[in-house]
Amino acid sequence: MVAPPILRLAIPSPLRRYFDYLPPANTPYQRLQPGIRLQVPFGRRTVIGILVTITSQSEIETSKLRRAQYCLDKTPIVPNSLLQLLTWAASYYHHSPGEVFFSALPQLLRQGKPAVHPTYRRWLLSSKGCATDAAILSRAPRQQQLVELLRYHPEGLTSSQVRVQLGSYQSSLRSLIAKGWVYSREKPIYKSFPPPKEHLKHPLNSAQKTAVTAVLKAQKKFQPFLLEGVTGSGKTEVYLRAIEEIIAKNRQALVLIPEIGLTPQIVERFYHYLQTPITVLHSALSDRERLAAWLAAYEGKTPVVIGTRSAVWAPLPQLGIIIIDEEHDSSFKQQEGFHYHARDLAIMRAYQTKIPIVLGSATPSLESLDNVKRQRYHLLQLLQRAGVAQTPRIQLLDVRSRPLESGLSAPLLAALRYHLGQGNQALLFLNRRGFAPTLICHECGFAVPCHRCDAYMTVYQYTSRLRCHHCGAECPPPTSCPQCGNLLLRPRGLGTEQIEAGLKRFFPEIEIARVDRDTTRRAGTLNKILDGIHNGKYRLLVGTQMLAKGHHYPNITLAGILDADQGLFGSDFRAGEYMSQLILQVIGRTGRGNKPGEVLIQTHHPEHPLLRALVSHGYPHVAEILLEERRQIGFPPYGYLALLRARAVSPESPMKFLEIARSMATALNSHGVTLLGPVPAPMERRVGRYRAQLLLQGSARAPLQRLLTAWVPALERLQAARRVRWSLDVDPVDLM
DNA sequence: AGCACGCCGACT
DNA sequence: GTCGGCGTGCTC
Repeated sequence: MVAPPILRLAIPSPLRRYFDYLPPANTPYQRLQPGIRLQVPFGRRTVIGILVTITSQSEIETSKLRRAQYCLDKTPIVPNSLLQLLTWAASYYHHSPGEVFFSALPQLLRQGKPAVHPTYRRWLLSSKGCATDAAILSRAPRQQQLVELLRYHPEGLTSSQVRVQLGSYQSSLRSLIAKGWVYSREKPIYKSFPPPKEHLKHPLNSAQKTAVTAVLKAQKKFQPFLLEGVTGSGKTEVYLRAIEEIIAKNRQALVLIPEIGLTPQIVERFYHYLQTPITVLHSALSDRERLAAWLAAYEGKTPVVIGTRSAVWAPLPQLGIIIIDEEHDSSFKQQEGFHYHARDLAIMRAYQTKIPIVLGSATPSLESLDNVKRQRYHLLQLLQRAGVAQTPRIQLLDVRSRPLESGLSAPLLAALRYHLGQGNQALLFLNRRGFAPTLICHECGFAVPCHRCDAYMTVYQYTSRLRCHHCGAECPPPTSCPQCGNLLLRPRGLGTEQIEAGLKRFFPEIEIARVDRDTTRRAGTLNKILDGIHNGKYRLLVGTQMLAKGHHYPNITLAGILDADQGLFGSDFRAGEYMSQLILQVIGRTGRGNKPGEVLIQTHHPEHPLLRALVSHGYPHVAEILLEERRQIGFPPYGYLALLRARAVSPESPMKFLEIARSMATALNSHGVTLLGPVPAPMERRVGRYRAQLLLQGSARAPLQRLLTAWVPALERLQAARRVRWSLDVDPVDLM
């Protein structure tokens, strides 16, 4: 008798292991292909698992294995190549395979819904309905209205469209269906694309040509490229040419873009250039749209997928090239739950698939620069700005002992007057939302704290509320100081709201756009504001990093950085890197077209080496300084980190748990790994939880991974682990 | 996580 | 007497 195969499944549970099952009864074995879903008993419940491998033996006694109930899919819903990536991700990040697999799937597939194109129902007037005179419905006015409405829409309307027009309509609709006047059609949900426009291919300059040629030469093998080029140097043109060639060979392209950069303009540009429908994947899709996009990608209905972080999981059986735009952007790192880095995963995916991958940036991450030095990545540089655009003039403004009005020094204000007077646009950057970061007592200096976090409440003047940026708590400002009873409490410090208010006073005749998370909370408002910037409605722009990222503004000739010092002495090891990248991005927003740009940077530390390097030598020099700092402390890219975080309501539990975790790691002979901590987190209390962390620093990936492989399962079994919520972050981007 | 079991306190 | 608090154990 032949032993039955054993099915190894990823099960949606936080447990860091796979679960083995016997095949379902009455199922031919050839249906058991990796990548299908099965319904299985799990403990006292029934869950859906994904078949990962089929083996012949299990660590569990065969007699103890339970039988899967049935297959949900006839064919795999996860292609082999993706299965391989997911398996690798679970082991590299030491995360539960179930959560890894299920976080990659569209919600509807997680729930066990069939993997078929979601449709929506449209109501249409039948020929009988068209032929009949609606006047005979005079005694049924609702039905009459409905008939008239549908007559105007020969292509049909959805239930929600009818509801918007007529409100309650269900009973009238039923009557009309009974009469045979109205019928319904199921239509697949697809984004319909307008006919593509004729596009002009700009001739490539020599650097672009070299880049495209190099990428295309590597078509059949794993080869990462770092495409370094300032804003406006034509990186996108390089992506498009490369993709065009690849998809012409019936292969697929995956394009990853930072969260904020995925605008309709980008999608349109790809669409009109490539003359082919594009699948778009981002967080704002509905569950059904996401399923439709997943299936479209899987079936190769569209050869190009553009998306944010989670699009790295798109099922692409014919993947031929991956592009990561703005590869240094930290939004590629998932910061909650399953901590993965989409850029790093994309590189692994390209490696597994044996295809080229292009990382594009004007300010590459230090990791990527180091990979170029070690000759793992091939560097492609686009040094000139396209067209006649000139590099902007950059100047540091020493604001020590200079009076600031609404955060603006006199020279910056004068520059604003000049540039606005010329009819141009100006941008002011401040990485702090709200009106002011604190409300303090004029008498005793007391600042209003958040009750759940070790942080102060931010002042919002328009709504006259206080809000905590860490937990979202909101309250009205106290009428008197809780400490001394004094009645005078004043906002202290600057936020974008206050800058906007100040600018309104200085430039009452000019429309101002404020772009931060507060003004763009509702879906679509960001695009609306961006349109207003494009068509020149707004000429003064104030905002946080949102404003700096990825958008193209034609007419900005002045950029002001209101406080460059924030990132200079930042609490985190990447603060300097992020600040430099951000400032350079702001600089990249100016001086497009044929107008020269000007950038003014306000600082209390004009002699700071990082700022000096930024102004006089540009990013490569800044990167050298930062890399040297990292080398000295053995941090990435010269060391590899993993961070164990713990949090709990009780102040002691996190530290206790981490102390035990540390001694366990020590006992495991952590050769090549240094343990740092545990220490309380930089903001110890957040949303009412106390937080602590233990940092592991490896001289290389291998010893760190070896330790984690032995250590993490032991942590899972630990008693003390139950009193805390803990998570492991491999390659953390910050230590907050 | 999600679910059940078990053992102690304040309710009708 | 029992409803329910959350500590503990278990999931192929």
